[in-house]
Amino acid sequence: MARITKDQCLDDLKLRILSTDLSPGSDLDETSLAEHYEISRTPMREVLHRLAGAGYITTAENRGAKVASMDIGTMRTFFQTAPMVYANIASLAAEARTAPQLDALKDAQLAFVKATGAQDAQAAALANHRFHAVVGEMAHNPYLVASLDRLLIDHTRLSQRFYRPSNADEKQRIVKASDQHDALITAIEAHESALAIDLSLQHWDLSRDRMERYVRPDPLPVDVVSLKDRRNAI
Amino acid sequence: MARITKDQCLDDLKLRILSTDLSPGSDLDETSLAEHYEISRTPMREVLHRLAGAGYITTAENRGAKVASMDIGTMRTFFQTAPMVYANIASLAAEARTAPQLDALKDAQLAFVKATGAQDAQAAALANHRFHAVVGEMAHNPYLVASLDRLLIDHTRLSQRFYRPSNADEKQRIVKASDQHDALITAIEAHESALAIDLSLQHWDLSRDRMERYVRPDPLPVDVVSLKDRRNAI
DNA sequence: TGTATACTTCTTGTATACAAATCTGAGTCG
DNA sequence: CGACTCAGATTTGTATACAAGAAGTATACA
Repeated sequence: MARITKDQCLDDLKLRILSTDLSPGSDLDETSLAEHYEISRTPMREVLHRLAGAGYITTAENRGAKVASMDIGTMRTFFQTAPMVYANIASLAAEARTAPQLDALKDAQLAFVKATGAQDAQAAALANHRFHAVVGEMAHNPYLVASLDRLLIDHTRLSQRFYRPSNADEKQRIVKASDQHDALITAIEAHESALAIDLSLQHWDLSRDRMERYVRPDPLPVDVVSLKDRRNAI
Repeated sequence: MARITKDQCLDDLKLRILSTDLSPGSDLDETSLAEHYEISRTPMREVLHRLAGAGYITTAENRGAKVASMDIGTMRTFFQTAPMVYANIASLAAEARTAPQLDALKDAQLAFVKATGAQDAQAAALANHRFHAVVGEMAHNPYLVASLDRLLIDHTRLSQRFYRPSNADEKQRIVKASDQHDALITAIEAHESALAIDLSLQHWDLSRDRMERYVRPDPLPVDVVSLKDRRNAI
């Protein structure tokens, strides 16, 4: 890794965590990370503390850092909390958005469309993350945004595989999600906060269905023959 | 300041910020802080980054740390956001609280009663902070708690002067707040989440009235004589 | 063979020296 | 008189050496 700044290191680690390149619960060794980014341990530790503050990782005294885990208990609260926060954020965004923020939102949506078109699942998930983070900025509510940011971390990690459709139905869902983004942009631009709430709840329903399928996927086919084959192969 | 650990330093700074001993917006010099706590700058900087992550302070590259400000814009969103978050947290707390957490809650309320009885406004505000932080822990919802914690920082700073009643009416309000705490404890203990929502909204209404009075205090009496006296005094 | 314990190794935490950036104020020029 | 510049002082950021703690390993003993 070429020599980079502390901020770039921070952003890179965020992306690696969001894309589950660094998987939930995995250990982070500050020495090797510092070597990788070619900075010394002092600023590396600062980056890790920032990540911990933002909920990307957890740290334990004398025990180093771990990527924030995604246990089943937190997932439950995730599904419980997300719609309320998303809807409120969307409503506030419609009220308080500025013109430059609207540009940034359209830009994120452009990246999202491009990534889904190219079947680049990881880029799509990250563009989706950026889209919703910009909506969060628009809300101008530092209190709620703290919740939103934490929700988005897990949302993005959960949705890593969504944007690689394996059939026509899944493809259709991605198109629908993109349409919902466009509709949300229009609502926010027009300051229509009630509509923004409705749209973000619809958008959430779509996401939830896909995420639940990921958390609880279709069971593997019970196929005695292939099981036997596998046993033979050992 | 006697030699202390990093965690104690962190807690002490939190308390000093919550009690507005360190006033919003004031500069924090890491060198003098490190000397004060008798630790070197490296762990001191770590503490500052933790505080920044939790929303107590803000940091700017090469520009040092400041105690988080309380500008009028954020206050608006504070009043907008707090009831929703408090109500949801209370509801979740009633569902998910554990027995030890209930003990901690009763303990915090005991401290609150004691502090208000002793007319110790600062201790009362901090005990109130601890009370609501424990309710937050009970909710077992890391996403929403991120919002709650940030709200409580500003709530506590705003309410610093509440618990020093200047007349019978204000005294009555403090008794009412304490009664509401007791009722909330009972509701949470009985797993009555709907009741917990109602109670926390009532509790919020009481707080809000007092805080708005603080933000927008009664206008000074227009008293020409005393104005003249003041002019003479210059 | 299983457990305990001391020793080694590896990782994290702290102090300090040095580098880089920002701030301050005196002096200069238009 | 005001704006600009540049040196000095102050403050923040980084690297590195050393200390302290945790984890792993080998050996002794039951």
